[in-house]
Amino acid sequence: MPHAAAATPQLLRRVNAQAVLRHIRGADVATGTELMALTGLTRASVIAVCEDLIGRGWIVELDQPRNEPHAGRGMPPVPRKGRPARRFAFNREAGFVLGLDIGAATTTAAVADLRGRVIGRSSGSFRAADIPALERIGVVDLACRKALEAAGADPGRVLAVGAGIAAPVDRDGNVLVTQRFWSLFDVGLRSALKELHGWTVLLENDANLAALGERWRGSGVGVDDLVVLLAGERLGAGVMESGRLLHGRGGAAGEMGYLDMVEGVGSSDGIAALVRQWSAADGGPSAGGPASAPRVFADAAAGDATALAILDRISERMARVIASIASLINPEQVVIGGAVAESAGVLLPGITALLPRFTATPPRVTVSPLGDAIVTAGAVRHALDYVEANALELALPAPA
Amino acid sequence: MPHAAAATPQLLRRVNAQAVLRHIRGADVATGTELMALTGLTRASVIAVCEDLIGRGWIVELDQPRNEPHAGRGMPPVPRKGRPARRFAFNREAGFVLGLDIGAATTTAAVADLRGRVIGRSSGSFRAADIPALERIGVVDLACRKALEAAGADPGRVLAVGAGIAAPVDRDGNVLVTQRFWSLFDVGLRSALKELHGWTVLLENDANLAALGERWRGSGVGVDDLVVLLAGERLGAGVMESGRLLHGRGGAAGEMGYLDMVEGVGSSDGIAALVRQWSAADGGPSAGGPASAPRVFADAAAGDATALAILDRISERMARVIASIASLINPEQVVIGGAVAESAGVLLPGITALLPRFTATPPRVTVSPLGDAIVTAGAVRHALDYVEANALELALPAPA
DNA sequence: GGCAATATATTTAGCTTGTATCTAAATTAC
DNA sequence: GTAATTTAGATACAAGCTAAATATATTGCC
Repeated sequence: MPHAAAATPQLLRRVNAQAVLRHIRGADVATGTELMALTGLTRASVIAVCEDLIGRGWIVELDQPRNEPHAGRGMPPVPRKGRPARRFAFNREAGFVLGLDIGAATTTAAVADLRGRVIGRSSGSFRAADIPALERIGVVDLACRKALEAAGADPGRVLAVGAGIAAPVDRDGNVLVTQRFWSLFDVGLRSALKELHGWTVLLENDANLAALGERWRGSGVGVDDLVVLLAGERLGAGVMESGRLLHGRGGAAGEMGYLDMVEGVGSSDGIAALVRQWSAADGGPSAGGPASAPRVFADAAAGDATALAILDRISERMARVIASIASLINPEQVVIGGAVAESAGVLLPGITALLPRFTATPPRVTVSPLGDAIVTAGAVRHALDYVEANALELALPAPA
Repeated sequence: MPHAAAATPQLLRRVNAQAVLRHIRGADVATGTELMALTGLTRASVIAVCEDLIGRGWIVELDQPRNEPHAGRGMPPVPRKGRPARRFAFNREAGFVLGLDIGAATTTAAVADLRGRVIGRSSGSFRAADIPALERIGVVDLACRKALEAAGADPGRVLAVGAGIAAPVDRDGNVLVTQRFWSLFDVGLRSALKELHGWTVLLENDANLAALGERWRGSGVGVDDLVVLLAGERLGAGVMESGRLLHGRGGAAGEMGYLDMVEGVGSSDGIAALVRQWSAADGGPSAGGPASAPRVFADAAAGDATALAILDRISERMARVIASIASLINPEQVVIGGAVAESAGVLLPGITALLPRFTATPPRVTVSPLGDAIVTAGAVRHALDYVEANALELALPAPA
């Protein structure tokens, strides 16, 4: 046990600067008086903190607005008396973050400014599922560079990279060593992006990022006890309790592959996979051809009895899974996300009706509005969380 | 949003005092030089902090030890050179805490000093299960007073009371309103003990407290991702992830009553209840009479086939429950505690062998060594956590 | 017993960050 | 143009920390 970081006077400035920065980031533009009220600091301190933050590049001082009393489309239509206030604004282009969704078949990169607005996006496909890690990394890197180019963002100004993969990732961002493939990829990706661009890569499980995304901009905004089921081909859960992601010992929290062995169903199948399996077992869809998930959903909408029966089975299965989660975690809300989320809306009434049979504490169940972007949204949020938590430690690159 | 508590210079002292107090509490006695190394502060600051803590009653300065170079049975057999150091010690009798286990039939109160040593204990029984809340509170209060008397502790010096009940309790210590009985009891208990003695009561779910206790002084010491199954008459889980207790939205996390509906078994039965049910169904134990859990365990140890079969069924059931937990939470360790914990040791090999069939991430499974005291131990720990977190806000009563 | 070596204690000066208070500046309203 | 209002800036000072110099108490050795 070496030093436990003594609290020196500088700590005060850090704490207060964080508070001021947080408020300015939320409000976009703030005056000294506002910040005094919000932080409880004196004007002198607020100003000192702001000058500090300006020096670090995190905020900028706006020049006085023209002599237009109620002009501007923004906030202040009120004709203000008194000496005009200095106005400080968050420098949303102090840098950028990247959010990556690295799947088995494809990868997507999203570039966002520091307020989380996505300003560039690009995808790439892997030649095959078993390509070497190095080739996979190449595809990821290309997607990143194309997304940055589309956004007109300098790669040197990327402050953090959030990346989601479909494997257990522990609290420190390390992949479970038993997952040989991803484990190698992990190390390679981080060192490659560090070496090529100097980026810090924050790895997370994709379902966990989906939970972050859903709580940020999905149907779970403001919900502290939230579970997101990423239920496309696979089935994984991202669990937030009291606003924190759960990882468990090896990052495998929410890896429900085996949860349904009681039913004897194949381990980690999501909705799309189940629909395929079960419709094949039932003799395929009405008009032959491959029984894709969208097809079965369409047939059910048209009243096809076989398709409806399959959806009923799916609903019950989902209800059982959600009930297990409800019994152990007691979330306020469960969100179904992933590739089939839009179609899954029709399952909601059935699931909701079944839940009370399986659990004493049924959560609200909704469907994600984020579609394909659910993981990248969460990855962006994850990167932003890192940047916000470490703002005062990060050295911003000089502005363009 | 009023003030967000500006960081003033006083904050530094609070942070540093907390750090110093934590170290002294852990080490029992510490010198200025030790504290400098541990906290990273200067000697001047360390001394100032210590004087401060002495003034508040949290630590005391020991007078210089006699001139006995290697004397004492304690630490310093090393003949020390130089000017002797001032020695500061944690004042373990600055106050006391109470830990309560409030069950359906009985209640137990434990008194502990501020290092957690239990120095008094007393139990009481309820006349019936459905007695009015007020009478129940009276029994609890009596147990508290008797335990304090046994400890020779002044009720006025109780700094916090941890209390465990067999009902969902949310993060703020409130009982789920749907639990009418406990919900009334909750309010009554807190206001009664506040009014009678001025005590602050911290309510928690009993399984959650069991988890705290097990991580403190049981078989899960140092394990951050720990689940404790309180499996006597009922079955409840206390879940810790990353060293924090999980509550969920309404405090019902770990209330697994319905988790086993897949097997059609009665909802929230623990091991003892199951043994009774199943042995009754199988025609009772070899020698007639009530098929109590200890009896079945004894019969199994003697080789009785029926009893062994029952224990096998119990093992599989526990394995399934633990596997569900492992899939969702991925704990490092699961501890089985409660009334039957000692006997449950014989189940461990069976459970451990089955686990890999039901989950990809099987945890270590152990049996609690804490016996009946598991909940009171956790309740004491809960109260101590509160006292330690709020030490600098609590005004200590003047010493006796 | 006296003295060097050693470890700790205490004092003093100075830095950072904060508060409190007073005065100056810039704008609106009349 | 002047008063009222609101914010800015400057000055004095308090809390808490560091750093460096000085003082004190003990051991070990001659």
